[in-house]
Amino acid sequence: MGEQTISRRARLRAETTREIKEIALRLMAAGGPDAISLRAIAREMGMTAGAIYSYFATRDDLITTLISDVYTELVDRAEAARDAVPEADPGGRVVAWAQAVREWALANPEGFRLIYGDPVPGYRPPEGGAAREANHRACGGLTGLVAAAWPQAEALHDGDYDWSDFDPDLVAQVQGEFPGLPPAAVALALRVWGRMHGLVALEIYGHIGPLAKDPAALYRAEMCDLVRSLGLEPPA
Amino acid sequence: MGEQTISRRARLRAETTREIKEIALRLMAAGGPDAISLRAIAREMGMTAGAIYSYFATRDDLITTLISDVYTELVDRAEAARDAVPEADPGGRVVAWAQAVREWALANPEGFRLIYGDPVPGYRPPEGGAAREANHRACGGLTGLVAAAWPQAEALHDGDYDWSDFDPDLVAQVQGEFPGLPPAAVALALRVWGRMHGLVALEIYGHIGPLAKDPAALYRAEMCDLVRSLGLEPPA
DNA sequence: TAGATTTACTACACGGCGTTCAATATCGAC
DNA sequence: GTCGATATTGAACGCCGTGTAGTAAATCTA
Repeated sequence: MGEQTISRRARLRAETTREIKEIALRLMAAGGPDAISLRAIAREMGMTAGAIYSYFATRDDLITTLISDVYTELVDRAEAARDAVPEADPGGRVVAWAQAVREWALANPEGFRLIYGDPVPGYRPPEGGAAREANHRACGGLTGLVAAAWPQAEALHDGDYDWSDFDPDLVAQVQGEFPGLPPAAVALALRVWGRMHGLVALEIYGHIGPLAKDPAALYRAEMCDLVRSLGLEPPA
Repeated sequence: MGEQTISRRARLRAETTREIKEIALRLMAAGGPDAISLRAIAREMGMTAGAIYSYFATRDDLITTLISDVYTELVDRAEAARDAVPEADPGGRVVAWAQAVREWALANPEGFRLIYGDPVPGYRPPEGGAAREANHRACGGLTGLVAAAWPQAEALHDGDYDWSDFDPDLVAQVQGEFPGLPPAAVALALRVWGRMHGLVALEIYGHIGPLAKDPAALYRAEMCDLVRSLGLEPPA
């Protein structure tokens, strides 16, 4: 039954799916998250709104896919920035990760809102979150940063944690990637995540912009402080 | 022209306004921020949607008022929690403020989204933010916490800042309330804000919940670390 | 008290939204 | 060339915010 024919249909389908997502992202970038409407997308494609239901069961399905795509892009970016700094400079890798996230967020504020805020009017994410996998990658990446600092950081952070305090999937991932790392390091990684996230979220949602003229300097200072609290040296 | 009659009309009007806001908040708490629709409110009041335009020029006006009210409530709560701890324990006051914010957010997640997220479908805040005043109070409160710690904190945080780096209104407020406090302390206050905000935002939006079983412990640890980074002693 | 004016509200219309569904066009499979 | 799956349409339903015209009542003026 000719592989080509099947793959041809599949290719057309994939192409249309890609176009839907692309237009959705473009509309979002142009007019905010609520500009993502099936009717607007269809209009842009010369189709009817109902036609999209051949590709996504519902609007929320489309949104969930978008979140996953965008989140993956963000994590890719963060990992790349981190890997551009040699492993011998763990503090620099932390800062690189953080800066990459902030710069991506500023360049794609709607994407940031999609991932970390209320994405779109009535959207409710599916069970387990919209982009469970990307979320795990982000958390795993942060755990890696903490793992590299753990020899120095361990003495600075106490508190007793148990593996049962965390999501089993995450635990499996961490124990696979960083054998010997204690659960307290995962707790620290989550805290680091929160610390990286806070100022960026405030900035993206316009709470800091009016008050401080140079949010980048604030963030830089905060990240240097973070690195020091991990027992590392901040980069020059 | 009878004072009473005027005040009577005004009172009825104020009462209706209050009822609109109350129902809006109830709808929001019940069905998420997007459940706030003029039609739903009017339905609940036995009115027509158009009637609400006698009280609020537009839906966004109503939302802005709600944000301001809710934000004021949050700041009230935080200030009260802070003031319940003696001034002799500045670290305890910091933690009390932070805990109050987190607990309020967990109890009123929709309110938190209203303030710190995308409030509602197509809502766009007015120039200068939706609740400029409450925002200033929040920021001022944090600056006060930092001011109390500044003797110890100053040595731990460098970086040169100028008053011109910050919003003039905020500068005036700070200089009035805390004379002698340098601009670097304001920068630190904003960073503290970000640090308090990060984990709560991640938790409210469901990014941490699935990963960590006890977010409260994480937050507590993070806040103790924050207090230490201000050169203070965390509470027992 | 009688008339003029302001105010609160209804009724209806407009366009936009997500979603469903029967009918139809399209096109690979045989 | 015909069959059958797939993609797409077009109309409908019930939401939504927002205007506008008209009405009824409360308030002010004389």
